[in-house]
Amino acid sequence: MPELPDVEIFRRFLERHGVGKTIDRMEVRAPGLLIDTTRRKLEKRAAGRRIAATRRHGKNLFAALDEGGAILLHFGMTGELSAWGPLEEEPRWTRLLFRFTDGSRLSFVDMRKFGFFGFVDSIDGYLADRSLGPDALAIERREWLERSGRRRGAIKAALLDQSFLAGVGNLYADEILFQAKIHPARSLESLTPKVRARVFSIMKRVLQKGIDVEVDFNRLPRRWLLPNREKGHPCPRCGAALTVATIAGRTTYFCEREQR
DNA sequence: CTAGATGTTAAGGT
DNA sequence: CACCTTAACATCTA
Repeated sequence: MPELPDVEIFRRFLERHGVGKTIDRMEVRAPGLLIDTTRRKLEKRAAGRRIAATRRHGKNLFAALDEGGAILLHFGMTGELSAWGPLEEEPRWTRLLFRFTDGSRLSFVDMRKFGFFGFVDSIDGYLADRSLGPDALAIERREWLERSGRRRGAIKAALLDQSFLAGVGNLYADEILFQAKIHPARSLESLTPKVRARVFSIMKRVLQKGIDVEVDFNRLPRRWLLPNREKGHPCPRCGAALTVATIAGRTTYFCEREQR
């Protein structure tokens, strides 16, 4: 699930189920998922602290603590958040557990264990250390034009490169390029600034819509690619069979007739 | 039983 | 350096 829109939904969930609450203690269930942090450090720095705010950058979610520092959550391929109470059963695949002083709990659930988490002293420091690019929803047109004008290679590879732009994943990259009518392997340097500006607007609209429908693809317009992203499906615009290929190392759906 | 899955990253190559 | 491809990670489902 987790691309930018999913993580934004998780952020809102954390806002509702975590912000304002005090962490009684933290339980690291899968130490292998810790990043730049020992289990001791995370459990110690979080205990007794209140979650003061949330922040998302690309696919990274942060729970900022009242006395400084933040808990970082990255959802990998199958991560999600789940809130539950003392009378309920703990969600399967809980890898990190927040126990709040009011008895409520929040699970970081990740079946495949491709996600990771940790304690960071500074959110901006973390983003810089990982050399993450600007957030895809926050980036301004001018900066997009600058960056995309400097970058070479396949446009899909660029959209997926988190150091170029943070937040777009495989599914949304396909949707953006489908709507922009650009072949995913098309090189960025072959696109005029005008075309790149169109990609910018489409990208914003697609990501925002994903958030608006809470990532339920059935609520997206039927003419979009995402609800039709299945083998053998016809292109929702022209009816030609969709092509499935590996581009930029990832399974890619596109319409050869419409995307050039 | 096998292949493939929304992400990231190391390794090796051009 | 900037870019490319491939494989690996862990686990489940079609």
